[in-house]
Amino acid sequence: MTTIKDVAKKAGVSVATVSRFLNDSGYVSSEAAKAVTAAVEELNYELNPVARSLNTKKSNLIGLILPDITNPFFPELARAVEDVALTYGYTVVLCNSDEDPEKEKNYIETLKKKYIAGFIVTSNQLDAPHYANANVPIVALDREINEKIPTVSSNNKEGAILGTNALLERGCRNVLFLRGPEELNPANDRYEGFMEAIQKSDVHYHVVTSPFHFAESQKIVERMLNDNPQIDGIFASSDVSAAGALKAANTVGKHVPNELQIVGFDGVAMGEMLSPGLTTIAQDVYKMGAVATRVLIKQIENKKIEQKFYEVPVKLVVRGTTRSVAE
Amino acid sequence: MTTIKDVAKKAGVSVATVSRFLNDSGYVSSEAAKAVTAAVEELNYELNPVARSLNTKKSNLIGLILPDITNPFFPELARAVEDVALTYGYTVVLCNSDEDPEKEKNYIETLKKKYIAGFIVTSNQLDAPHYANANVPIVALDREINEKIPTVSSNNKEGAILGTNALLERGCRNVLFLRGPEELNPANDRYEGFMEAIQKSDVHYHVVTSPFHFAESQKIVERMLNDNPQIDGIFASSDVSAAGALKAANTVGKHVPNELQIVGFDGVAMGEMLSPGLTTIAQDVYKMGAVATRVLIKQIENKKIEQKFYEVPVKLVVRGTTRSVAE
DNA sequence: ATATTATGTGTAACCGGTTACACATTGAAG
DNA sequence: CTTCAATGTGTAACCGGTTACACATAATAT
Repeated sequence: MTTIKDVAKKAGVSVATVSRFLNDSGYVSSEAAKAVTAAVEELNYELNPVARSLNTKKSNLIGLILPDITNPFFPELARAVEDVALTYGYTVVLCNSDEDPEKEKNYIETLKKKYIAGFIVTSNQLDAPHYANANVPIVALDREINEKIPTVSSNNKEGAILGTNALLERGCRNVLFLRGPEELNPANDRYEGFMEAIQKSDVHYHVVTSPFHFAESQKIVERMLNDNPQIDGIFASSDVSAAGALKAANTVGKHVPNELQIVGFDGVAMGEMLSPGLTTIAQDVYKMGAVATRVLIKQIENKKIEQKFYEVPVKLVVRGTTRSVAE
Repeated sequence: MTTIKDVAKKAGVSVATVSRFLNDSGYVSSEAAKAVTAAVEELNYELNPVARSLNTKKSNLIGLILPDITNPFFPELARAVEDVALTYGYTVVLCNSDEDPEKEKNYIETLKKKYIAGFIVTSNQLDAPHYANANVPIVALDREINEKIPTVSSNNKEGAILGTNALLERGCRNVLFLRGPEELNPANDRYEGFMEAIQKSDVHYHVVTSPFHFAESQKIVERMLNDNPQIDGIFASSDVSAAGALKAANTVGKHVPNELQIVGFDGVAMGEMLSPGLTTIAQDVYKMGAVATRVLIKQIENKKIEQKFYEVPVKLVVRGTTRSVAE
């Protein structure tokens, strides 16, 4: 392995000069620069990032902490983070936290020892001290951590309004809202949006809490549909729940979209594969990941960040679980 | 930050002794051990992995190279890799290759500079020199790289036989096989399995190549179903294709499973959410990832590996796209 | 003409560990 | 009573970079 010393020798300069040239720090004459360039080329020199890290206490690692990559929301996020990180020369470390604060803390400490450059975090441990005192650049994704940490999320409330109105415009008179877990910020924002939109109308509604879990949601919706046969619209605050609702409609024997219309939230690929295809409020998950990564890298590189909150727009994707709009 | 020197001073020994104690290498008297333990405890000392790496040219990073984490097959794999890696004290770096040899090569080189401990790779670049000459522990996942590299995969052929027979036992007389891309080993193994099983019967069959892509598969199956209305069974070599087939059946107006039975391959979560639920050959993806990781770590730690090939069993999961077996 | 400042370079300390080697002591073998 | 191996420890070189500092020269200011 060729080292900076080899380069220095070959170029006839000192290692300091080589290092200054490579890092574009301090003065380097053009002759020296040329000589070093040539030597680097000739020896095929590549800087050792570990040695550099040891000195600078920096690295180009980014930690991506999320509850579970298996949850269909996250792969696209991870993909975006990785893509953007790569273009800026960073490498992504994957951390599944299972929402466990201990695991999160562990990752943070383990990676800090490696001089990790920063973290992108999806967590509910809103004010956990291991974040507040992490002393490392962090960007919160999807869920807010605290006021000091920049946050990137979808415009959840706006999306919920959009979704609710989609049902209303299509003639629903009795809407069931499947709200997500109360400890999730995005779920709460969606709830707010739903309430705001539905209360502007004179439409009857029900709200039921349901985890973002297929079989659970199915069961809950089956019960609701049996108990309240007048329900003609369901707004689920996740696509997985919406899929459960669709399945429930099938087993209960309600035709979708004729007797019952369904709108989901998330825009995961699976929605398209259902029959009928799932109408949903699609989040631009990729964009969320990309924005978060760019914000993080700005932080890492000490550039100033324009805002503390970044809201990525959502949009209504109309497929088969809703009818066409009444004119 | 407390260093090994601080510990040495506090314990009244040399850094060499501390290091020997911490690494359990060389001789350390019990008094010295006790003193060091106490000093470590008191100073809250934690070893700096970067400094260690620089010396040992080793790290506890594992690279996970896969085409695209967004593909529903991979998140569970990644999860397994991470889980197992964590229990052995390794950290996972996520690398999306898009099947691009350049990207793969890049990752390998970038990470080798960081003294990465090893790679888990899902790639088609079967004999690419960057793997053959990587000079780093590697385990191939799902797809074989070359004879020298341990490989973990599902028992694809066996699975295909299972799936084909499932259709035959349920009375199908005209089966369409959606085979995957020819450059994919697993797809070929599944093809072999299908052929072996179908040719043992006197059932009529068609084989069509179809990418593991929902909309494409749907289109292909629609065409096939229109051209060959006698088709009464479809075996898709991926769940995504099966989902496309199911959708096609819907649009063409074939009732599943009464007029047409469908079996997929993979066992991704989405299968359950379809209506009717997808009967499929489920791979134990988590297990594949876990086994691969354990094999890799064995390699890294220079323990001997029992085998070069690890085949993880698959199983038939019966749901709604098939009828009950004729007695 | 002299004082400053800007430019350019090298030496050596340092980042925080590991380890080769030299040296000392102890116990067992011959 | 030697002799040699096993046990135990410290010094210092080393991993491959970065950078403070000292020093030299050229350019500009006074």
